[in-house]
Amino acid sequence: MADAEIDLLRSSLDLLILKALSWAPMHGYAISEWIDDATRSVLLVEEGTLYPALHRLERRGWIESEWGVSANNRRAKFYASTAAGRARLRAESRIWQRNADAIAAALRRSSPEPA
Amino acid sequence: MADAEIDLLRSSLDLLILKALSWAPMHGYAISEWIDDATRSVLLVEEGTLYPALHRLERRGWIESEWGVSANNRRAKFYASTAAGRARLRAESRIWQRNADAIAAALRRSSPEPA
DNA sequence: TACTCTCCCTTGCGTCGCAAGGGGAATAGG
DNA sequence: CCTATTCCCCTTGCGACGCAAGGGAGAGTA
Repeated sequence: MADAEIDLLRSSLDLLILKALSWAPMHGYAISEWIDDATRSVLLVEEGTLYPALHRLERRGWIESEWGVSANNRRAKFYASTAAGRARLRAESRIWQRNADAIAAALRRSSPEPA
Repeated sequence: MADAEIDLLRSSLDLLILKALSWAPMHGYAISEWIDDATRSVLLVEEGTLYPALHRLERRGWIESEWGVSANNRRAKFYASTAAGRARLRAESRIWQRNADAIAAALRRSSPEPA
């Protein structure tokens, strides 16, 4: 019913991943936990969504990966943001905010005529 | 490159249509113009996107249609919001706003740890 | 040993925006 | 009168991507 979550995720998943990686490299599982609490569980990223997304971002050169060992002593693939990824985060998150604001304003309109 | 528009449209098109119809019935062409200026041209709704969306909303019972004549004396199909559509607009736009706020907050975080 | 938790991955499916087509009727400009 | 433009409706084929539902393997715990 409330598909708004799904589609908002679609608009922001790449940005959220890049944001998670903006401080230090992280592995996929940790990224999904970060998104969960950074959005206060508004967005729940399924594994079948997350891993393809990571591969996509890597294919596009926004992030790069390296195998390592997690804090829990598990084999994990660590992803790090590239310079292109950082630039993308800066540019696209501004655009995202501007557009979200425009939509929010439209949804708040109290008259059909332009303000 | 900036696919953010596309995906934000995906999350909000139904709501924007319902919002456009919240004052009076409108035909499709006018709805797309309303969205264009209510969002200050942030979202441009292609006809190949709009008309299927209208049919979808009608199938789901959020809106209903009737043929008529436009202000420009053209044959046009006028869509009106149903009671279910109005309820949906109220509920889903609140959810949309809450979720967009959560994402925006995540994108603004200055530390990986929860505030 | 058995179980849970952490961590990675894939396939099949459905939805939906876009690009690119189509048509027809009313008005404006020559 | 004829043509171009505007308004208004529609469809098909495609690609992108989230989800559900599967699978696997190694580490800690009881």
